[in-house]
Amino acid sequence: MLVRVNSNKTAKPVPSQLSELARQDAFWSELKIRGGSKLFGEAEPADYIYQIREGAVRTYKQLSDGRRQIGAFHLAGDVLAIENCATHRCTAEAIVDTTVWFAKRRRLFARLTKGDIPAANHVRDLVTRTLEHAESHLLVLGRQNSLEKVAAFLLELDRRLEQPDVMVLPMTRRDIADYLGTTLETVSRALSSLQEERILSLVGTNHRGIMLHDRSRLAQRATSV
Amino acid sequence: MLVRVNSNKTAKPVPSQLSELARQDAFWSELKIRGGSKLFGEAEPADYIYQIREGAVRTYKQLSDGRRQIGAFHLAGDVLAIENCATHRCTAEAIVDTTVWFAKRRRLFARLTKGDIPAANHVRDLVTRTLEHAESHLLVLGRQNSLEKVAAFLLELDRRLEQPDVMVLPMTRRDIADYLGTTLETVSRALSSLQEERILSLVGTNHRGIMLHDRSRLAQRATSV
DNA sequence: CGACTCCTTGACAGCGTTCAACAGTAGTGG
DNA sequence: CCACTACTGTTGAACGCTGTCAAGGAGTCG
Repeated sequence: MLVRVNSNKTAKPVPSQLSELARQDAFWSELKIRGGSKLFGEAEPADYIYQIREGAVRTYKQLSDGRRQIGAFHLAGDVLAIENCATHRCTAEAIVDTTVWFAKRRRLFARLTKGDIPAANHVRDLVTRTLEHAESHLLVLGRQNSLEKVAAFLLELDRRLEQPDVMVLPMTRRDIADYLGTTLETVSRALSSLQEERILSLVGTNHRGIMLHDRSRLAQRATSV
Repeated sequence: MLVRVNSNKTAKPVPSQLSELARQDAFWSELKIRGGSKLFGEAEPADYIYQIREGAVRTYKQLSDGRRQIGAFHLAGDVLAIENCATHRCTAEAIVDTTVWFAKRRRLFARLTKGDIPAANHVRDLVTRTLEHAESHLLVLGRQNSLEKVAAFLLELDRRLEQPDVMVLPMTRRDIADYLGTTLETVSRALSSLQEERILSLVGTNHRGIMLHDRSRLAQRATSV
């Protein structure tokens, strides 16, 4: 299922969180994985770092009885597994067919030990941003009701996808639910309710497309009942 | 309320997460704050980093209507605000009377730009550990019920406090509730229920003391209903 | 003593989960 | 082309966990 290629052809421009490193093609190799297949598993040795080129990835932790908490969705340009741990702390799965670049973690950290200050700052910056996201996520999970959760999710994705008219969700309702600490039925009801209020329209097959009509009213829903 | 002193007397040994830096007394100044008073506020400029010497601190985010999510409790030895952001992303308050050391963030980061590799690794390590904690916390908040939450909280604090017999909580039930995304009544009920099961005993004024009788049964409660 | 904070417990309601049925779409194979 | 299956999403109904409201006890402090 995994195809390894050399990335000597230049890919189409993708926003990158590792701009300076990303420019060095020799540093990265390319990998294509099918939707639903694993990129890496929790507690596995973390030998590589990854950068999404196209597609989407979910990272999650799981309890022994199957309950799943998705920590983040990763889209084109995002970097995964940058934090310096010997083993991965969560599982990463492609949500749809996805292209990633990967590089030996050792090669990156060799730079740091050689005193590459810009690279060190960059890495610290990425970890900090990941932390920032997690901390905001804590507030949503611990203190917001289901409608606020779904509204917050939509606003986050709207900001990140930057698609002016219709945003097409790569993930299922269950994924959204596991991201927000609720159930797929509750997510579906919240979306229907927002459609009822004419704040958005669900379009396309499986209602994966979402047209936002009123972002400011959606933002109100995200912080008050 | 704030007292600034030079820390030329050696403090009693405290586990430190910033060992090499902590040894340099000239680097740090000492600060004593009363329980309930703020160390720094959300969105304030982040000019200092802090290290708890004695006492306990809570860091939290708050919604406009007052709902509060505590991201972490910080105990003796813990470092706060190490992540490189221009402004603090949460509020930090002393829970009880607390002694902290603080240092100009600029002085630490000046080292990093000068290529102090061990310091850079150390900082990255601290941020990563903070991230690790937040990610585990996400799972608790999103996917565990109230009994599991309280059990997980007790196990975490038991591990960190390292008091063999009775652990004395510095925080109120409300603090615990705001840490676990629930209410103080629910926390109280969970603790009573665990006492009923003879897994622990509540002791002392305000039942702030907790004697764990059966850590393994408590651990069972933390992951299954 | 009185005011205050913190904790516990009970009663009740409500939000969200659970269970179930159904619709729409895609893929497969006869 | 159609039957069949699998997957996804929506909606309804009932239950239950947890939040809300309230009362009371215990300790602290001025």
